[in-house]
Amino acid sequence: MNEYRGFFNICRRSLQLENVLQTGQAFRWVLDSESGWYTNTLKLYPLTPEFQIIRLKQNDSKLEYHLESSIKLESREIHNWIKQYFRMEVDVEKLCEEQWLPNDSTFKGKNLRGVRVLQQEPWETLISFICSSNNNIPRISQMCQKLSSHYGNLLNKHEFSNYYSFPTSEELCDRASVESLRSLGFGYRARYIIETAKLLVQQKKIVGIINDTEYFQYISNLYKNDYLQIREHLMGYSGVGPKVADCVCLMGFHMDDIVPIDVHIGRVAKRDYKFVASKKELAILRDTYSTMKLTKKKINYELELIRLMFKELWGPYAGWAEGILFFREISTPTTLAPISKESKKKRLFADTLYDPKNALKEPNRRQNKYIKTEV
DNA sequence: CGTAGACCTTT
DNA sequence: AAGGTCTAC
Repeated sequence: MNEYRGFFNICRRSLQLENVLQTGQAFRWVLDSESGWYTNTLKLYPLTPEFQIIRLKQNDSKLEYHLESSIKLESREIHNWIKQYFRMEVDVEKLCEEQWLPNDSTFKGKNLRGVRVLQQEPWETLISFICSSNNNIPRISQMCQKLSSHYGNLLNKHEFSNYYSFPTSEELCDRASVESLRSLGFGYRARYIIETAKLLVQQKKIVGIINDTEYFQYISNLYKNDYLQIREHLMGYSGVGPKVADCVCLMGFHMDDIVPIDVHIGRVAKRDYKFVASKKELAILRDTYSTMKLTKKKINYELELIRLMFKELWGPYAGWAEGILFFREISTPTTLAPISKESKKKRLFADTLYDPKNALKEPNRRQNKYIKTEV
């Protein structure tokens, strides 16, 4: 075993571990409340295709990490890998001030709570969010944990606790079945997981790729990082609708402008932003998606318009803005607040002003106005 | 094409 | 009721 330690100078305003690791983005981080260390196993791709045991702990001024690796790695590479996992190059406070606040008073005087969007491995992200449908965070976490402990590989045998990798699509096909997953409490998602794993194994074989991460990288390149086509591809997997596909696009393909629309954010749109779908907007969208088989079949046009409204409003890092709003929505439940309570906000877009085709234009994902120069 | 229900399990 | 998806009208 090789051990690596290091740290980042970073304050809680920029990153709050509990608000990033335990709020429904990643599902396998485990906190030891005694010591304050979070532990998980991650694939440090492209440094290594194997999972490594990683621990994190923060205080008011720094983030410490500890890596237990089966192979030799470069300290500098590990450091940079963690940096990209947390997307540390993105300056959220600056984004809020310059990009969100001028267009949306919702962000006025609000604590961003150190919420960030993680850059995660696409395959695990896909399976995790297939598990998320009509489900709650504690059970999703439990299910992801079970996938690892029952179908992953044991990483070290000498420690007190056992740590397992997240199973590859092949491992899932070889070791799991609909019946075994059901008996572990996956419910109707058991079938989705098996079908998705089988399809991926098949697809990888066709293009001669063995690694799940590399396959999704290949798909991303194939479609030149085009969101609509990648989402269409993702919705080809069983149990993957627009919400799950968008989560994979945002966190697995780091498409920062994508806003996954769930019940919470849908409620926020109607209640706080007075969203109403117009016939014209709906017609334009239907036309736009008319040639996309799965998108046409699975999309909910009203929710899609909500997604586009937020993308227009919040810009290239709209997905990050959503993450922060979502966190606030679930942490201080206003679910019971009367919907009749009128917000001062006016409807954002008049029918004549808002053309969803504008929002459909792909942003320049390379723009770096909000990129910090050095951490 | 949009809408209602079912779908597993746990809180 | 939970951060949906699928199927049948």
